[in-house]
Amino acid sequence: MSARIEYVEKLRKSGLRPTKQRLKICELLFNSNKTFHFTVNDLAKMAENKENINISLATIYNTIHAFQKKGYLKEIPINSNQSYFDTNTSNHHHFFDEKKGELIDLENKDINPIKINKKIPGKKINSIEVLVKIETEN
Amino acid sequence: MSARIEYVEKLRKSGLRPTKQRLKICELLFNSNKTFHFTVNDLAKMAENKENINISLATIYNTIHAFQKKGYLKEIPINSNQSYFDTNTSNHHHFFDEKKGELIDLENKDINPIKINKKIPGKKINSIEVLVKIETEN
DNA sequence: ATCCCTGCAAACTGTTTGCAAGGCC
DNA sequence: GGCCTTGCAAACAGTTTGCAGGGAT
Repeated sequence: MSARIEYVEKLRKSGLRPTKQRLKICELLFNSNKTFHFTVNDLAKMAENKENINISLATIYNTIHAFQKKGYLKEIPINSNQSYFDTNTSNHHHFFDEKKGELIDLENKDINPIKINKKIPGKKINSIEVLVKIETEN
Repeated sequence: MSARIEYVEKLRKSGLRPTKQRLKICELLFNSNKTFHFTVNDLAKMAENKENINISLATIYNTIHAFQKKGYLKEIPINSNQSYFDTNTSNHHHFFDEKKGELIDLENKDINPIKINKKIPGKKINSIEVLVKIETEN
């Protein structure tokens, strides 16, 4: 539960002007101590439902990408038709239920360390992403 | 290097009529003993370059999806703006160079077995996909 | 006052769909 | 001939972009 003033700080520090829309998005994303996953569409709907202001899609994309660049959000690598984002920016993986489009965190402690025994000449590893696809048991 | 007649067989067995277009696509995909990765666009261009016939995009999508359903192709889970497919249908993972859109196989033998120590109640695991993002070393 | 930001709509990209004409069995 | 397949174009969804007006500093 951060106060509005913290968000103003956060934005300022990042070179982003604290506009109504951005503060609103901060509240929606960071006002809980629980992290969560969302699509741009989800976020747009969340914004609509909260009385106050309407935020255009363009602004949402703009803001999300700015936050991502600043490291406040991580995009989750799923090949779905839409992009998923995660307010949990720590190093972790995911379960994904394709049928329901539902994501669940897979903490690092719940998976054994991954060792890649192959080096691609001239390339360095940026990240290792594990996606565990699941479905409802019969 | 399979002969045309093998493809006819393969298609027939799968309940797919061996049309000119599908045979062409078979040749493009399976005529080498090396497996490879491609996007639908790649495949369309490959088809164009080979004199003979033109294959419409709709037909390519149609055929690719049919082949995927039959297990002749696997879609590679990357969150790119386009879908990648793999003629290597065995169990393996991938390196991905985002900047170049380039995929490289990561054989099972080159990665230690992955153990997930978390069970999601009521869900079963369908697949575990590892994507290793790489970039050119400076 | 300056420059950044927003909102709208139009543009774009990859993919899917509807339907008439054509090809395989 | 019957039915599946193709090809075209239009439809679609998510995302991006251009630009004029509005807002933060």
